[in-house]
Formats: sequence, structure tokens, C-alpha cells
Amino acid sequence: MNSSKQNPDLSAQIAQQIRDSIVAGELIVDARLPSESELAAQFSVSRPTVREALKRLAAQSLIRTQRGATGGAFVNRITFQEAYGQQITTSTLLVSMNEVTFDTACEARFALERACAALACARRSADDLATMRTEIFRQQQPDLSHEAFCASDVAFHRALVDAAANPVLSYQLAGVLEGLQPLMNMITYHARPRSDLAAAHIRITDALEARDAPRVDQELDALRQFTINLGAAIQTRPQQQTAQAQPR
Amino acid sequence: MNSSKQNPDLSAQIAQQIRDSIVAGELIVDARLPSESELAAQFSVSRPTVREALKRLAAQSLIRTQRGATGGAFVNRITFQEAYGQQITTSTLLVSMNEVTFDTACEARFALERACAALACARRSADDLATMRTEIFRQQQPDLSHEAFCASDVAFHRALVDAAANPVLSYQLAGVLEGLQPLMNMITYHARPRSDLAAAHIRITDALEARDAPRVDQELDALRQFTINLGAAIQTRPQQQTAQAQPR
DNA sequence: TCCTTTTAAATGTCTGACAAATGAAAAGCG
DNA sequence: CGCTTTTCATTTGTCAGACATTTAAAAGGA
Repeated sequence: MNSSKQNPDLSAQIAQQIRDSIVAGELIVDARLPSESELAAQFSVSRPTVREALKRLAAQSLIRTQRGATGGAFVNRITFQEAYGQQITTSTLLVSMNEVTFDTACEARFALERACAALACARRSADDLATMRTEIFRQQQPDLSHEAFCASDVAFHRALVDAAANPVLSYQLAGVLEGLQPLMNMITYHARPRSDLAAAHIRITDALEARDAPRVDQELDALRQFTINLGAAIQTRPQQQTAQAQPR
Repeated sequence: MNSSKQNPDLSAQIAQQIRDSIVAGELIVDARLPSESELAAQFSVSRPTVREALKRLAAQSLIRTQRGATGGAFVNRITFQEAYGQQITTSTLLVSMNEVTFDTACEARFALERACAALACARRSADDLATMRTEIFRQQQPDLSHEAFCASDVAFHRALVDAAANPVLSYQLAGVLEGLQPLMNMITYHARPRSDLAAAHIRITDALEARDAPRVDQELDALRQFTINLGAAIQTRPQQQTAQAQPR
């Protein structure tokens, strides 16, 4: 399809070359890149062009820069914190730009969450349970704002995922959970099924405390169906705020 | 003179402000941003600084730029293709920089993959099965290179995930699968359990064809244990040098 | 030795300019 | 009038040079 010319920007080309070197391991963590002037000479471009390339890499947390005499651009050891941020931004936009339907995202969310259930039952700590019950308590306060309720809902499910004690799973789930928050917000705003959600959370937490994996799985599936039904009920009545569906 | 703030770059601040506007929906898809000169005046900075900010956003696929009279920077509708790329780059680096152990990544991978099993059994098409069997056939060729075998392994598991027909799940899994490839490469290079892996793949495909979700789940768990045991066997002997291992 | 000052190197930012692309308006022509 | 060609203004891409700021190492003095 796109047999475009060698038209991409010079800064994009340079960024890609450096990115390849990092991914391929030629540039290891904490290695210092040549200075901007040296890179400019090496690639036969000007310094602003090199800087644009470096900013592209910095936006992906591939490098960090430091000023001063011994400063420069260094290959960055990407942290889960940074990976979270990227993941959340991307997922949020994928959902909000209507590339993803509510049903699809909901299905994915609960499928992934259920994947953590067995591990969470085996490893959940007292801290995990305490976090979850704290969020449940918060959700039961009647004067809680919609945004705060949704944030608490996300926090509850993230605590459930974190109970699996696997940072990769937590990292993967963070994007879906945060990305779904706006849609969840709509649902709770219109339907206000707070007591139902809190009750479901209590049942999940109880099962998790008992390390009863099948029951956690069962409760999560019930919550999935409940959520999808709510979403369907919302979608049948058109909102004034809905983004117009565009054919791809 | 805001002394309360830390010292992030101006380009980073500007990029964050525009990013917030996009995520918040103030800038909708295909909306045109002001020209670089206008942005420079608006933020009271120079044009190169604005350009660095825009390149940061372009690196995250949040905007695209177009030259010419009616050109400019436009809010980009992020595609799954672009999201894949980001996800794979991030996950690959998370793993390769040793922030993630083999066991952790493997556990996450199979947990996520098993999350797709039920959906895949319900929705797998003949095409999905054909793709998987094609990869199995490829894996049985004795003259296949190590890299090609690993690529085929990844392709098989991606086909399994794609059979669930949920793009969000595919998107999430792509990163883990691709990120693990270098480690898988090591294992198959040293242990060469090709026939075992191909046999496991055949059992999985058969179960998927029969839409037998429990059996798919069971076979995946068996493959998980097999893989983790292989990884443990590799890790006990120093992989870099041929020097004899030090027992504890 | 320890502290202060100087200095060099590197990134961050600005100014100004030119090149290249591109769509639209203007001009020319049947 | 309708169509084609030319011109042109706008915008991004790139370059050169300069100055400001930060930082750590070197130099110097008590």
C-alpha cells in the first residue's frame, strides 16, 4: 500500500536509527550518547534536527537528558511508572477515539482481570485486602462525587490486579482500567448502580480473602455481565455528548 | 517567576499542555493545531521550542504533520498498528533491561493468554486454525533457523490470541509476546525442545478446533510449566561464559 | 587538606533565514 | 464561460550562529 518515498523527516530517521541501536542492545542502559554537536556532525544535519530526534526518544522514555559539564543524553532504564504513563495515554485515546467499543473493552478488561484471579488468590496480602476494603468503604459514602466513585472503582480493581504480585500484569491492566474510566464514568453517572457495584466488590473481596479462586472468577464474570448490560442500556438511548461514529 | 515548579523543559511543558487538551477532548480527532508560529506566540517561546514539543507528541502518535499551504499539525486518530508499535517497544525494553525476570514475564504471558482461551474457543475461525497449523508445520522443518522458529512461535501464539477476535486483547498481548521473544530465543537456542513445543502446539490447536476451552486451558498451563522449567534450567548455568557454574 | 573560584562542556533557548511542499487564488486561453 | 496553467502565500523542514544556564571538574589559595 504505502510505498512512500524516503520522505520521513530527518529527525524521524535519526530517532529511528538511535531507537534501533537501543532495542538491539548496541546502546546499553545508562550509556551516554554522543553530544548533540557530535551527533549533528555524525548524521550530517544541524543541531536543532538532532534535538528534535532526541525529543522524540525522550517522549518514549528511551533516553533522559542531563545538563552540565558531564551531561548529555543517556539511555534510560525504563521504569514501570513510565511504562504505565505511556500505556494509559495510548489506551485512553484508543477508547476515546471510538476505535474501541464499550463491549470490546469491557470484555478485554474482565478477561484480563480474571486472568489475575488465581494468582491473586494465591498471593494476596493483608495489605491488598485492606486496600480493597478501604475503597469499598469509600464507595459506600453517599456524598461521594461521581469522579471520586469512579476513581475508587479503578483503585479497587487495580488493587485486585496488584494482589497477583506480578508487575507485568499490573502494567498491562493499568491501561485498560484507566482507559475505560471515562466510559465507566458515564455509566455510573446515568445509572448510579453504586450499591450493586459495592456489593459485588464485597463478594469479590470475601472470596479473595478465602483464597477461593473459582468464586472470585465467578463473581468477576457476574460483574462483567452486569457492567455490559448497563453499557447496553446506556447505548440504546443516544446521548447528546456521544461522539459521532465514523466509518474507518 | 514561578519558583515552586521544578525544572522540566519548556518543550516538555508545552507538549504536556497540548497532550492534556487532546486527552480531555478539547482537541478532537483531525482538528488542526495552530501553526508553529502561532503556538510560539501563544506560549511565548521560540519556534524551535514549539517544534520540539510537537515532535514529542508525534513520537506518541498523538499528532501528525503535513507540509504545505493548508498543512500543519493535526490530532491523529491513533490506530492499533501504531499502538502495537509503542506497546512492543516499551515491553521489549522493560524485559531486556532486566526489570522483569523471566518467570514473571512468562507467568504474565500465559495468564493473559489463558484469558483469551474461552473467547478463542467460542469465536475461532477456520482461518485462525489454518494460520496456527501453518506455523506448526513451519516449526517442524528441521532446517529452520533459530530466529525463524521463534518468530513462528510468536506467530502461533498471536494467532491464538487473535482468534479471540478482540483487538484490545490482541493489542495487550502483542507487547508481552514480542517482548519475550529474545528470552524465548535463548531457551530454544540452548535446549532445542522444538518437537516438544510443536507437539504442545498441536494439542492446543486440536483442543481449540474442538472448542474445548478447559482442554485449551489445561494445555496452556502445561506449556507454561514446561517453559518455566526450561527457563530455570537455563538460568542455573551461566549463559554468558562457558566457565563452570558455581554451585550456590 | 579543605574550601572557594574559575573554567570548560553540555544542554536549553532564541533569532533569523532559507528551502521545500502544497493548496488556492490569479491569470491566461480556448 | 469553462478549463488549464501559473503564480503565490502559507506552513513545515532545515540550517547557522549565538547566548543563557547548568554542572562537574580543574585551578588556586588559606
